[in-house]
Amino acid sequence: MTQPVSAEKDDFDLRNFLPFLLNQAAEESSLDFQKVYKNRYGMLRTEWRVLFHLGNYGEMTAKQIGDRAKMHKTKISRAVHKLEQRRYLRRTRDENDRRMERLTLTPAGLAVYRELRDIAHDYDARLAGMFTTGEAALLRMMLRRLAGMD
Amino acid sequence: MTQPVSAEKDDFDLRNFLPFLLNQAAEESSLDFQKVYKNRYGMLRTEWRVLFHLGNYGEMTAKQIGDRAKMHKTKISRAVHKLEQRRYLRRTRDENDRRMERLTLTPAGLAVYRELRDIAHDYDARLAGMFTTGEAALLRMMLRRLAGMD
DNA sequence: GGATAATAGTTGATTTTGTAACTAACAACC
DNA sequence: GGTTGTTAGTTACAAAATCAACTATTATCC
Repeated sequence: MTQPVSAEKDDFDLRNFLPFLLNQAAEESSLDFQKVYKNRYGMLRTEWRVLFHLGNYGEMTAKQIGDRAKMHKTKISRAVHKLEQRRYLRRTRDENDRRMERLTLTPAGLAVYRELRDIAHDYDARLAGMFTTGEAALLRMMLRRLAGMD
Repeated sequence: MTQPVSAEKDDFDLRNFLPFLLNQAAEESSLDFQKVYKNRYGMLRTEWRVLFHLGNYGEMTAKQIGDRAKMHKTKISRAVHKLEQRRYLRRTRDENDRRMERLTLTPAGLAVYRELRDIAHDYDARLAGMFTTGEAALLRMMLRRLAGMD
């Protein structure tokens, strides 16, 4: 690396650009799992995420889900609507603050969540299996930092 | 970890699920850069990617770009159209195989590419700076593997 | 306590993406 | 050399994401 700065940038390779790499990895690594909730339950990614948040963390409001998953509120609003139609969740207005509503999974929603969670668990193990235990742990740490989830 | 298998899955945490983590990291880590090509040049992600491929690898066909970036051909077709309108690229039909066309950047396109490349370079360095050199190299390696770019 | 601002969530219009069907050119096979 | 299949790229239509405006409720502040 004894080249001038301006020439170094010439060496820049798209395939090493982190945002690009992250995107490719994210897409490739979620493809097979996506098929499960899409084909088996006719769910969208947004719906799966809302379901998963409620299953994973229990009762939440739409706002809380949005903050955690960095999803826009319109996406969540529509996902909640669909999940409600399918009787996967129930909404009850908060009586202390009637602007928001508490979302909880129905038994049916919980059953679907559990099944998907188990599949996700195995799927995640398969992905992590591409690396050593230490590498995988480091990877998660780095991704959390990049995602601003510290 | 002396619990039965079925209980282990109960511990599963969404925030460690690799497809989710990858997605969050990908989105967060490309936000600021996205603003540049979006606000400064009015470009979409697909357009930026096509521009970048041509700048980075020289003359290519739409098919080749699609294979490298795993982008669907319709996205590329539209991106090429937009970039052509803006006089950032030229297409010339291949006389040996008149189905395909060779895409090359115009001087204007090349200038935009160079500017964005330099910004991308610095941006990437900033991201990589969150880790040690070794960690960053390992991260890229792991992402390439996850993306199936081996 | 009444006006103003902020927040949770929804809805409608626009933009972007995804899917399928299409054209044009080439390849293979008989 | 004509029929059948394949490939590069486009176009039309459907699905989804984004953005702005909206309602209803609560918080602020004079």
